[in-house]
Amino acid sequence: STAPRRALAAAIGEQNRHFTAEGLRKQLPPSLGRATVYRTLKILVEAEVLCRVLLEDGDLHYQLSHSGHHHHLLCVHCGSSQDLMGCDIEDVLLNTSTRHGFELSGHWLEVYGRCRNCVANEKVADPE
Amino acid sequence: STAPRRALAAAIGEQNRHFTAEGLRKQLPPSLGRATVYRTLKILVEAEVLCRVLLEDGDLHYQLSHSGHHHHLLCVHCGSSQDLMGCDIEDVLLNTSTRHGFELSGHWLEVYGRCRNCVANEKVADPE
DNA sequence: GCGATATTGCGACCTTTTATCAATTACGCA
DNA sequence: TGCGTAATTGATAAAAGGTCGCAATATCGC
Repeated sequence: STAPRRALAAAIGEQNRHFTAEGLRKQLPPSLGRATVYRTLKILVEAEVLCRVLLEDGDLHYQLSHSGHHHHLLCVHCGSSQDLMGCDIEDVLLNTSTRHGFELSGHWLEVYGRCRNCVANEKVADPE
Repeated sequence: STAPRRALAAAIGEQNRHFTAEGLRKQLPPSLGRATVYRTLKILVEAEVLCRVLLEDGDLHYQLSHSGHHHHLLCVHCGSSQDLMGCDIEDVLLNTSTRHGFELSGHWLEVYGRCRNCVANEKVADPE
């Protein structure tokens, strides 16, 4: 509804890549309590405003999210990410699960690599 | 090479489902130092004897692993898991990534649901 | 304004994990 | 068999990440 949440919302809006709870907190006035940051993040995840992103090393980050189920293409070089809506992975999973007598209820997928920009820049910098 | 590692190896062999570092430690004599458990787990993951498993709530567990890339069908009911080798998810991911100009380097996938046994038992217990 | 209600900030605390470091152990080799 | 080197261990401390309880505070309807 209110004041520190506006600060949080503004700070989140300024992020141009996925971020951690602690990282976000460091960009805010220290008067904003730690618990508030965590509480608000949790609320925003439940409201599907943010989603949680798992990095390759197991680190948990957050980012603004499309609502609904989707996955991320995470660039391991620049840290950017693209949302991946309506891909055909669900179908494959469903088939595979069924073949194993497994009743699918959910999944977690993160995809790592290099985004178009980073691939292009690398080709320029290192033309080998 | 040696003594507390044998104890650890034995304890890991006795697990019939995925486990956490702390859970494992509780099953070992307290004389076995905490650091040793974590160090050994890390070594075993790097050696691909164990792999890390991400639960739906974000909890990190371990389990004995086939070496090489694979995924898990995790039963959210009984906690069992099946390894999924040689599925066709990789192809789908590669196609999708390429379409986005994304150079795929890796991914993390966990699949949640109910295993064959739990589905069967549930049908018996609750025939609705 | 007023009061009920929700939210905040603080601090303590918990869990999980890592770092440090001296003491211990394993192992190859004479 | 005994020794020395090198790796491994256990204890402790402490970092990192997150939660909890609670008194103080702010919000919002009226």
